[in-house]
Amino acid sequence: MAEPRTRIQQKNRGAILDAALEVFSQHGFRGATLDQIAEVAGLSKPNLLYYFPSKEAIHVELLSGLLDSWLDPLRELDGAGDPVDEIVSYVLRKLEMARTLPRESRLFANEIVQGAPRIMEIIEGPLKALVDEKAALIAGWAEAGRIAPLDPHHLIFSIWSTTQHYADFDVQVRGILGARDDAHFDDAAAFLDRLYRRALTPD
Amino acid sequence: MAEPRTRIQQKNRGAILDAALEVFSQHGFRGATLDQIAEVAGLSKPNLLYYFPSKEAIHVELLSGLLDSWLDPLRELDGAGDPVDEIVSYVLRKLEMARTLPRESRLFANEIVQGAPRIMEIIEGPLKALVDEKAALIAGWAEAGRIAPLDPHHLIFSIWSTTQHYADFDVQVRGILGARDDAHFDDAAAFLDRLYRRALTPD
DNA sequence: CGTCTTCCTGACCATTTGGTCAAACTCTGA
DNA sequence: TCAGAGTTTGACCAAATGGTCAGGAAGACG
Repeated sequence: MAEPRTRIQQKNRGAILDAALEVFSQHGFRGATLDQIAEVAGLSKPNLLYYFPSKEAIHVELLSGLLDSWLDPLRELDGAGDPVDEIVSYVLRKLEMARTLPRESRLFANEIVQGAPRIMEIIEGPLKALVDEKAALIAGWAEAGRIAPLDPHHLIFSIWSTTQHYADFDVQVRGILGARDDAHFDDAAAFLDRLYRRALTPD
Repeated sequence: MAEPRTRIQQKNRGAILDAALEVFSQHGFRGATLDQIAEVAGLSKPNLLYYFPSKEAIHVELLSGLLDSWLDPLRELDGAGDPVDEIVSYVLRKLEMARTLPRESRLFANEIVQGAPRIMEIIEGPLKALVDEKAALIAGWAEAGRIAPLDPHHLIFSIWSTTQHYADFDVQVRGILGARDDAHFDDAAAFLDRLYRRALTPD
């Protein structure tokens, strides 16, 4: 049942995954119920379980299916162009994802805060490999004096945290800023642009 | 039952709150069960409910009881001393909390990621007030040219996110770094010190 | 030592929840 | 149109879970 064969399957599997993203990202794995997902998807609970063998299967498919697109911005970081611009534009791409795909961000946040029981292998495998590769690239820039010398792994962590913060801690950010729309994302972009540009530009 | 009256009450209420912190911070409110908390606390489930009227009451008491100490580092940020040093030392205090009190950090992270249903009033009230006050202090420094001009609210958000990341996303950080002990916290401290010092020091 | 309060527990309950299943319905292609 | 595959559902189940309660055990205290 990996790839849908009929139109109905395609439509319903899509609806289920979208509903599950909505519910899992808001309540976490244990906090979400099949009834909630079914209602959001507009299907009956037994019908959910016709398309997916279990609650966990839905969750796993969501996580693994989204991880790739989640890491795309980091993959785009490459050697062309000015290093500072490269990194800053990575920051802004990541912030843009937090704005447009907050549910995905919260899905991963929930999973990782709770110990990442289902994606530990991915973290220690492909994710670590990708990060190590990009960290080496950044380290090269630092050695060449093209950016200020900063620990590349922790630099990447700081980029992840500062950008995803606007998705994962959305209610706190809004509560403190008194924000009603998404305008504060532009302020965040301007802030992060300055912060990283100042920190990274070599003396 | 707000303040314990006997030794037994004090001991058992303490054990319950500690166990609840352990379990809630790891599984979130809905993911935690009274049986788990009872087992960790070394008490029977009915005995839990002798000391607290409900699961939710334990959670609320934990959250409100810990919020104060959680915000202490920010309160310490004041006008004395060099502004850059003040802010950097706030960053390091916050990172130290992430190292020594990761459960508290994850408790709040879980709560906020899931929409902060139980502490929204606190966020929009006392927390917002405190942040606004400190933001004004920072804005004053910027206007006086004593630090680089950076949006103070977003600066505070970035400090929260970069430091709490090491508690909330601990398993990810460890997985990527291959860390077995807490040594990477020292690297993180060195990194954040440089990052904020470079970004904040006026030209 | 006796009694009064505090503390603790086994048994129990109602609800929720993930999941099953047989039967029915609907769509598609010959 | 008709058979067979694909789709949907109501009824049901077992386990888990938050919570209750009557009564017993253990301290505190005169």
